[in-house]
Amino acid sequence: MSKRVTINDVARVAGVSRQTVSRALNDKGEIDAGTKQRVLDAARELGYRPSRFARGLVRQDSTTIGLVIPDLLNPFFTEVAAGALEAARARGWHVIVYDTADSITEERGTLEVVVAQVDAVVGYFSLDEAELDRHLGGMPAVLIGRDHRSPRFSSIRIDGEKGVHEAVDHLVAAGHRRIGMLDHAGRAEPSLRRDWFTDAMDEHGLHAPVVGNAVQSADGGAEALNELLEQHPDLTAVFTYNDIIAMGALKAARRLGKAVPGDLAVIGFDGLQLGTVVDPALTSVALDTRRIGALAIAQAGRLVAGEPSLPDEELLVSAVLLVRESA
Amino acid sequence: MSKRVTINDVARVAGVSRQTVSRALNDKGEIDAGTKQRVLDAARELGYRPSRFARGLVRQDSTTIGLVIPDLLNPFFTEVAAGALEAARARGWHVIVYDTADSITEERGTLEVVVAQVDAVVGYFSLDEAELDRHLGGMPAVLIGRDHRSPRFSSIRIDGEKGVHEAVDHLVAAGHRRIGMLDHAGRAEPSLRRDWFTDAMDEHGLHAPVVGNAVQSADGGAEALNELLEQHPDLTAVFTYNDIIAMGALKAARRLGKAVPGDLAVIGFDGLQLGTVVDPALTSVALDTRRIGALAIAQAGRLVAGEPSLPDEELLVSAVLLVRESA
DNA sequence: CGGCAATCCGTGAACGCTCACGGGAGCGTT
DNA sequence: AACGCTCCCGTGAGCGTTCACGGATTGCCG
Repeated sequence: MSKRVTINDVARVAGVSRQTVSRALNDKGEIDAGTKQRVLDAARELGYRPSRFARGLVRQDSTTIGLVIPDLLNPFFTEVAAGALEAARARGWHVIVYDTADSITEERGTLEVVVAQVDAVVGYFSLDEAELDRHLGGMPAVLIGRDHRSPRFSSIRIDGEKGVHEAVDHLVAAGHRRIGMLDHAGRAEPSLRRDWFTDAMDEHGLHAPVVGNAVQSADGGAEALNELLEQHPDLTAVFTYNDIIAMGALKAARRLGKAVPGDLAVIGFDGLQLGTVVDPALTSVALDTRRIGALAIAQAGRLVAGEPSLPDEELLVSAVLLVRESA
Repeated sequence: MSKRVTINDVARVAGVSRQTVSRALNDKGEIDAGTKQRVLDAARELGYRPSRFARGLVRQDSTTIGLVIPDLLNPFFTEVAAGALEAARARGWHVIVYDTADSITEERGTLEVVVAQVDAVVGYFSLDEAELDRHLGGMPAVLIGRDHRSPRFSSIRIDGEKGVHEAVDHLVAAGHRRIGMLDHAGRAEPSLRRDWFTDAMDEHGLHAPVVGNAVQSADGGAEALNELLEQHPDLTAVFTYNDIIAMGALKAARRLGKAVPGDLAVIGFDGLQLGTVVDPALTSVALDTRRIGALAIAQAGRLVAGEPSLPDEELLVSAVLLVRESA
């Protein structure tokens, strides 16, 4: 097991002092072109690479942020991550990505290690505040999509209410009356999106709409639509918890011989870019995912720098209806 | 600008030495429960968080790997990234993700900063070897999907030849004779995948097949298929550079009133999970993306540890035909 | 030839933490 | 009472760099 080659080794081989080596490597002035070359050669020869720890210790710059998401393969999180990466790159920051695999256990494990590796943490968490607080141990954190407001953490809030209302308005304006919803399955309580939906329906005098549950996948969406349609064959439109489920529903509708949007209108949620590859392109209540990621990074940066938090109203991103083809 | 609070500050407030603070924070033994609590309180009070640099400097563990990919939003790279993240997590390593936005300039910029932040680099690069070598400055690197072999870098190779042959065999066995291809546009030279395709066609006595070019997007695929079909209306099957283009082609085919696979069979490349959300589900020459990511991480780990490289044959991942519905 | 920049290089110190060691207090044993 | 053991705790050293100095050498000018 070879020991690490340090700046002193290079200095010895090149016949100079460590400081001169440092000067050569960092393109500082005050060094003779000849010796500089000699140092560079020695460094290359020895395979010397500066220790990022030692370097980071003395110059206190270089911020790196931890991004924790439940599942990178979920296109929604991918888009958020891309937004975060872009914002970080623009600032010269680094992003360590953690995929918690939708597991609370992995989330705990991640929290455990992340505190020792980054300057701030950003992302989606499902642990309750108390445990988060305990794990974080004072590290700045930005929680995305948590609906409550907490003094301990910064959070960027998602408001889909307006967008969902727009969606229902859109459907009703097109003559739809029997509109169902495919909520997510798996979690205990019904989603906020469902509340928004029923509220919007209420406003049009459409009470107690039918709701099915879909597991979070295209197949889940297809299956759930089949069930829903079996029990309520007269449905002419359906709103879904998210785009993935909607895409499954699209597929199921086609299999049933129902034209979209002619026989059945479909509106998803998220507004994924992916919605354009299916046919018909998915109409959706769209979130600006890129902005979500960027906001999270920006806010995290302010926290680590001790700057004032972004104003509350800027920490809110609202969904809007994105009309494509499926409704 | 408040100065950083160090272990000594905590020690002073708690009325102990830094070593005792260290003991309390790291759950080492040899410390009285009372003083431990006192130290912990002081630390919390002051908002103390250990410097990762100082800590990293003394205990030489903690490896972090840089993953550079051209575009996180491209589902193929997303899958590879997910595979890499998973493999890294299993080893307790950290992954800093860089998205070079398909830009050679950004790639240079990334290379510039990445060397100071990670222990090894993994990913997709488009710079030539000489420049890579110069930027990397001796840092271990694993290049994915580079077809050449280089002594300076480790690389994991992708072999799609067998899979493409399988695809063409499959089409021919189904009676297809007039098979076209949608290659990628944008890059100067035709792709390897195209070479494999023409080779496979040759084997069946089908010479000089027709080839169109598609820009890397679903719309690009749709557009390209329209053009191709306009010039060669008698095509009964088409093989595409990748799944994204294939999905666009699927959409275009439907718009033209062509049933898939009845009137036109479509085979993509990559075998994305996404291929199952479209209708019909996409038949594709599939790569094990998860394995690609995992291999890259594994190999990178060996390089940093000075362990022997993985055997050459394990560094190769081969594509196989994944038959779903579109062909 | 003296003096004074300019140029180049080296020496302590510091960054914040952990490791290895040593030592004092308290208790029990012979 | 002396010894030894256990339990706590503190001190020096060192991790690998860069920063702020200060010193040596050279060249140029008056």
